[in-house]
Amino acid sequence: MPAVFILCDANNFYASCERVFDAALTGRPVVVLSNNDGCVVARSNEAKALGIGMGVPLFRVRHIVEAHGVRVFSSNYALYADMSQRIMTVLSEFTPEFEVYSIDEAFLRVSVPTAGTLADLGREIQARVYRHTGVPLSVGIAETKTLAKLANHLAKKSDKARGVLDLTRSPHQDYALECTPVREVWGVGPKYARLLKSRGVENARQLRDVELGWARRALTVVGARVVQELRGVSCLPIETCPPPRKSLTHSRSFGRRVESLAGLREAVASFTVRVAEKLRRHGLAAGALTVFAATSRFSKDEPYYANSATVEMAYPTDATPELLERATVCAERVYRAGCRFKSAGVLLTGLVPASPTTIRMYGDERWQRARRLARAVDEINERFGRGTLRYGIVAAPAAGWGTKFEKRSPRYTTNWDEMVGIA
DNA sequence: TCTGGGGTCCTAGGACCC
DNA sequence: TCTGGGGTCCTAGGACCC
Repeated sequence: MPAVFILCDANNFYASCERVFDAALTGRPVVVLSNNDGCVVARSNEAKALGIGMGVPLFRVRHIVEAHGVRVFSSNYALYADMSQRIMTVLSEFTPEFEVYSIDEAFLRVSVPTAGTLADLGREIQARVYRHTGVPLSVGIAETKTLAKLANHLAKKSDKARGVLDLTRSPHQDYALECTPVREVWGVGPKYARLLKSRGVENARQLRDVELGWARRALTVVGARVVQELRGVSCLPIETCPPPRKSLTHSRSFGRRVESLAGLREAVASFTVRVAEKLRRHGLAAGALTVFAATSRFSKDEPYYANSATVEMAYPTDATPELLERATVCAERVYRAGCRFKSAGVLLTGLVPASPTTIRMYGDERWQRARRLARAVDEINERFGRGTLRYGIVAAPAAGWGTKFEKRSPRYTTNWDEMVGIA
């Protein structure tokens, strides 16, 4: 028998991370909020049981939170990213065919063990990750990535499975697929689900059995691939090394509305600095920069306004000063007087590897200076903390539009001053 | 009052070329 | 009256993912 796919997925990842460092949260409902403390993006099982939905704005469920003493946290990405790395390190010990799929998920590809069962292996993975990190994991095992996803999904829902489900050669595969609404299949979103439902395709078993050509026409090659994968024909390989980035973004909604051009310029400048740091960390240079900004989509008393502006670089660059110059121009083009901006962002595209040996035909010396400056600022900020050195155009942290994180837990694992056991 | 952020891929249609 | 055909590249918009 050939190799199989294993999908490992942390349960309620952000909420579980909060729990690892605060035993008092065990057994209690916990939710974690999106940036700006806007929406619920992670829920413990107890919070789910109270009917708190994924992605709902906090103000809509405030009554539940208050009535049941739900513990609410702002998101703490420094903590989650670090916990994620620890989990991935443990998982990577099981096989070289290993793909980090998201912050809380990884695919493994293994050949069937000669001793023991695949389910045993799943339990071993689960136990080792828990021992090393304290984060509970669900494990789905099957012949394709899509089926492994589905198995994982069922493993989470079923008490009997205790978080591990092996769907390979399972006599219950048809039944498992029948229990899965088509909307829950990986690759089927709300639009496709509606379309499928209108044709009488309501569960994964029915989707598996549709005519392939029809799937191709109705759902594009993506849909046809999903059907094949449900049939056990693997179309999606393990990607052991991440493909190069095609774009990088930094965007935020504001804690308070921005109405002035100066305010927008400052916010855009600070986003540019952040996205440029990311760019250099990836060893890339950008060929174009886009600034976008918008008012609130939900406001009833003002018209919705959203706009974007793009500039192309004469030469790809990774130097913050150059990017700031373009971003400022774009911010001015996007700005509209009288609008109360709620969010903005900076997008870098046309990414190419940044070669340290590239020389420009014109203005090379000035450019090399700008690059050296950017790298020096990176190093200082990395050593002494973000914001130690700031570009003049970037506002001080307390500028008002800054994102809200009013309920953030300590950065237990990445900041000496906030480490566990230090008050 | 209060509604996240960061990505990828696919398709259709237009521009352009020979 | 009759208005080629094939190829490439780019972009915007849509759909999906976590």
